Formats: sequence, structure tokens, C-alpha cells
Amino acid sequence: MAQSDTVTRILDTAEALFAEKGFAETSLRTITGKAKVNLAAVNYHFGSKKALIQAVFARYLDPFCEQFNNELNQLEKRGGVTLEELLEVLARTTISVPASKGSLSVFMRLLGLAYTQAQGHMRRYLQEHYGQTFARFTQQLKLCTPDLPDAERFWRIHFMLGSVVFTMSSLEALRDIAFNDYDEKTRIRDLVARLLPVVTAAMQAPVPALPATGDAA
Amino acid sequence: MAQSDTVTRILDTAEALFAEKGFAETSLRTITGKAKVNLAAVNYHFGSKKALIQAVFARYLDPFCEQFNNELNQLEKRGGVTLEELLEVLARTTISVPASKGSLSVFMRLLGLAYTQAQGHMRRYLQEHYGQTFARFTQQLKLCTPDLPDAERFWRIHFMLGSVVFTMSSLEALRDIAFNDYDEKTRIRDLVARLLPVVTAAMQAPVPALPATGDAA
DNA sequence: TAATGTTTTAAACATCTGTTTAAACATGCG
DNA sequence: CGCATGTTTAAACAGATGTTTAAAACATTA
Repeated sequence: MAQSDTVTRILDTAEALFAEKGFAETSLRTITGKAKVNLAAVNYHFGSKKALIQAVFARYLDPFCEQFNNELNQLEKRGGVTLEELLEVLARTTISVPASKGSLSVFMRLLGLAYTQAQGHMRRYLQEHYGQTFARFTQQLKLCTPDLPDAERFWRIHFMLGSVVFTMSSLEALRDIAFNDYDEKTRIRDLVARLLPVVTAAMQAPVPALPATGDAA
Repeated sequence: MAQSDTVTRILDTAEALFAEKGFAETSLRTITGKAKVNLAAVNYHFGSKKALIQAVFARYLDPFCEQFNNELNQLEKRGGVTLEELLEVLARTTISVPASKGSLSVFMRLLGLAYTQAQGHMRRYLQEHYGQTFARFTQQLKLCTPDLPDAERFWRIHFMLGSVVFTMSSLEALRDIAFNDYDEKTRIRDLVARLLPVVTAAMQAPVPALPATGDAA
């Protein structure tokens, strides 16, 4: 057995609880209680609560990055990739990878939390461990959008990241509203399908002229 | 004096600390300590920590909604409003209102936190107190985008909300990166200028065909 | 079987949390 | 002045938190 049952149960439970209530709001006692595991098990197996949080992310992101890197290899070899293609590959990888384990929305919610709360510590971890894959993606994106100034592209990437992370992490609540108001049983796949043309159009929007600096006046 | 100095000092300090570290991660002792105010002052003046959080939001949102409602009155009276105009009004109001007090990015970060963490309780508060203004906005938006199916518009609104909230709430970090990598001293006004065409294009993107349901197979 | 290494357990630790209390203080009014 | 009102203060409360400990239970191998 590669990993003890205790470790997996802790990871599963922590993942669900973190996504539901946030990191600080979820105590080790809640996790270990629900996982039917001794309180000390977390510190024994992971070292600290912080390390447990990172382990939850690694379990998602490691396989994702592996597959996404494979996809990027093919795209780089082929060349002449269009924006639609690149985004489609990203979407497909995102959907396919965590299908084995729990749901994608759980992880997206975690990603959103990592960026907004727990300032720094998680962000740094993500940057250190997965920054290189992200850099490869932005490199490809640059080839797809040669007319975009670097700074403009940088900001738009984060606009789009915001759309994805925010909607995915608020998914349950939004899905309920959509169902009540529009009879819409939105699945993750539908959401991704809706996101693709929006993100594409956003990346291709005209570049604005920035307002003049008002310092002098 | 309309409001005791203590109340204001608590609000100012709490606002800054909440934005910096999140709600759960900010203790009343940290707030009152930094505000040079007795610990019991929070419970005396606001009743509870929860009520303090809501008060921080109200101080921003009440004047914002008042001005935005005025703008909406004019737009409704005039009629024939374009998407660009509506979004421009929203952006202008957002920029102008909190200029008196602290920075806009602080509040945006708070808004992001309210949506992601502290599940429910804050969301319900925002809906109850400011839902009507939001409804008026979406009503105007519907007039600007008559070809968009209601469900599609609903999701796109939240895509855009995600872009704004996410980038604004990560503003300091992103600004640092942008400055290091592109010599970009991004001001809030610049960010809004960058957001406007992106959001406009996103709302006008072609409507996708949703994937068929895979239930049967 | 005996010895060794790993995992689990229950208890305690020290610290921090939001909230409450009761006394002290200030301030304005009749 | 006396009294009442609103505010501040220091202390205590009751409980929750992450982490550590040392003994017990288990598993593995010699």
C-alpha cells in the first residue's frame, strides 16, 4: 500500500471541509473527527496544518500539471496554435484530470481561497511548485496574441483567471440561483462551454488608451 | 460629533485588517490593539464581530448605492442606453465614491472575501441590503443586451464580477509583479480602463451551443 | 518468538478566541 | 450639587485552537 488509509481519509475530509468553509474556519478537530482519525494524526503524517493544506493542493495539481505539460509539449512541437485551440486544451485538461477524484468545483473553490485568503503563504507555494508550467502556458498564449502588449496580456490573464476561479468557487450558490430563475441545470461542462467564447473574446478585445497621469495637476 | 472617535477608529482599522488577512484570521484583539481602543469597545458599539464586519461593508456600500441609484434614475429616464454607457457609469461610480475614504482596492478585496469565505452569512446580508440596486442594474443590462438568453447573461455577469473582484482583491500582489516585469505602475484608474473593453467584449461574445447531456450513454 | 520500526491513541499543553462583567470615568441636565 | 447617561477600562470567563508527549497497539522482519 503506497499510502496509509489514514492519510487518504484525512486528505479527502480536509479537502471537502476546506472548500466548504475555508482554511482558517476548519479546525483539525473537525477534520480528524469527521475522518474518524486521531487528532494527532495530522501532525504526525503531515507535520502541521499548513503542510496539510499544501498536500491537498498537491494531490490535485500534480497530476494536472503532468497532463497539461504533455499537452503543451505537443502544441509546442506542432506550432501555429490558435488562441481557441490553446484555451480549448486548457479547458479539456482541467475537466479531464480531477474527474477520477472528487469534483472539479471543489478544487476551483480551493484555488480561489488560496488566492484570496491565507495571503502569501499559499500563493508562494503555488508559484514555486507550479510556476514553470504556468510560464509555459503564458509563453504559448503570447504566440497566440502577438498584437497584445505584454502588460495588457498580463492583466487579461488575471481577468480571465478571476472569471474562472470566482464562478467555479461560487458554483453551488450560483447554480441554485440559475436553476430557480432560469430552470438551468448547469453542469461543469456547460460552464466551461460558456466560458470559452467569453474568455476568447475578452483576450481579443481592443486595447484601450490609458488615462493620462493626474499627478501634475 | 455624529459618531464617536472610537467607532471610526475601529471601522478604519478593521477594514484594513480584514482586507489584509481575512475575517476569521483577524482577531478583535488585533483590531482593538492597533486602533488603540479597549477590547470590549467592539462588542459595546457593534454588538458582535459579525455585526462589525457588516458595518464595515455598509460604510462603503451605502454611499455607493445611493449614487449608483441616482445614476440609474437618469439612465432609466433617458432610455436607449448602450452597453458601453452602462458599464462606463458603473465604473465611474465605483471609482468616484470611495475616493473620500481609503482605497477602492481595499473594498474590492473585502467584496471578494465576502463572496468566497464566510460562506452564506455575508452573502445573505449583501443580497438583503443591496439586492434591489443590483436588480435595477441587471434590468438595464438586459435592455442593452437583448439578444442574450437570460441564463447566458446571468453567467456572464458573474464572469465579469469575478474578473473585477479577483483582480482588485489581488491588486497589490499583481501590481508588484506587473511593475517588476513590465515597468507598469498600474493605478486603479488604469485597471478600470483596461477592464472596460474586456468586459464589453465578453458580454458581446457569441453564444455557444451547450454540449449534449451525457446521461443516457 | 523476539526485536524493531511504524502508527495510533488519549491526555495534556500553552495559547488564543469572542464575549461578558462590574467597576471607573466622563459629561450634560435639572 | 446630585444624578443619570453614555462610554471606557481591566479583568475574568468559557471554550476552541494547533501542537506535543509518552505510552500503547500494531506490523514487519530477523
